[in-house]
Amino acid sequence: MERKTVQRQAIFEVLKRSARPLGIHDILKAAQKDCAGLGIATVYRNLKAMLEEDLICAVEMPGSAVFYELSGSKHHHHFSCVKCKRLFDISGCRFNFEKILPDGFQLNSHEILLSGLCDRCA
Amino acid sequence: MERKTVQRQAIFEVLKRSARPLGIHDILKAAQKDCAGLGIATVYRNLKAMLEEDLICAVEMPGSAVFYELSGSKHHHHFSCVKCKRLFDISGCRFNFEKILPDGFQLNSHEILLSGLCDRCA
DNA sequence: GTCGTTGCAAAGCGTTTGCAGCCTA
DNA sequence: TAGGCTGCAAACGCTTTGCAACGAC
Repeated sequence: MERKTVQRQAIFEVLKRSARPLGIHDILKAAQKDCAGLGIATVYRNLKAMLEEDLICAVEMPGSAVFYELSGSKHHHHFSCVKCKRLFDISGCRFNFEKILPDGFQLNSHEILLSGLCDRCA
Repeated sequence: MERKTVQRQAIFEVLKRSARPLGIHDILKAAQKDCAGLGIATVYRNLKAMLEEDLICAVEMPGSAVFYELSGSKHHHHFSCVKCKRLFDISGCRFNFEKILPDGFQLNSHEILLSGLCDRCA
């Protein structure tokens, strides 16, 4: 993406303002407030471009849609509320996963997906 | 599912014989050896039914298809090879995730997704 | 014989793509 | 003004569903 467009800025601002990772439809709806007529295809295209530029990252929870959040914050994991379906960032990760790997396996990355009830739903 | 059909048995046997979780197309191809003419819709219907009966469980890796494996084996996690795309079971999990949870959050379950290179690809 | 299950084809749904027109630089 | 970006609609791929025929019990 080479040009700065109102659509691209609106989408980026939505993610920047959010404390939590957001799904595509949340992003579309929120960005349309700043940019009426914004189409879903444009959201997909811009998210894909931002992913490739490492401006954002995608979080996938089993059985649910993909969520997006700004990258740049330090290493963290995610918690999915089974009731309200929202996703939360969880910081802190001092686990040594190497020790459970079979011989010969090489670990590049890991993701911890926690689920249960958030403070509001518990 | 009330009746024992050759299709259902073929699908179950494929999962039973496999050391690793399998994707839909792996399952279809393997089960067709025992059951020619088996259709993909039947595989989907049977996997769904087996999931509801807790005979099998589904494993979802970010950015890839859903994998299936027999349930019943003890608690374990998964490793995805970025090169050959196969999924491996990893046993052992002595981590205390409660300690990184924010106040008021209730943990029901967790999943650890590891990725990197398997022994054959490393 | 009953009716649960199957295979096919069509439908459904989320995501991607082709294209003409728009708008940034 | 050039050509990257957008919005629309069509295409796409994966999964689900409707239905007539099949076959387990």
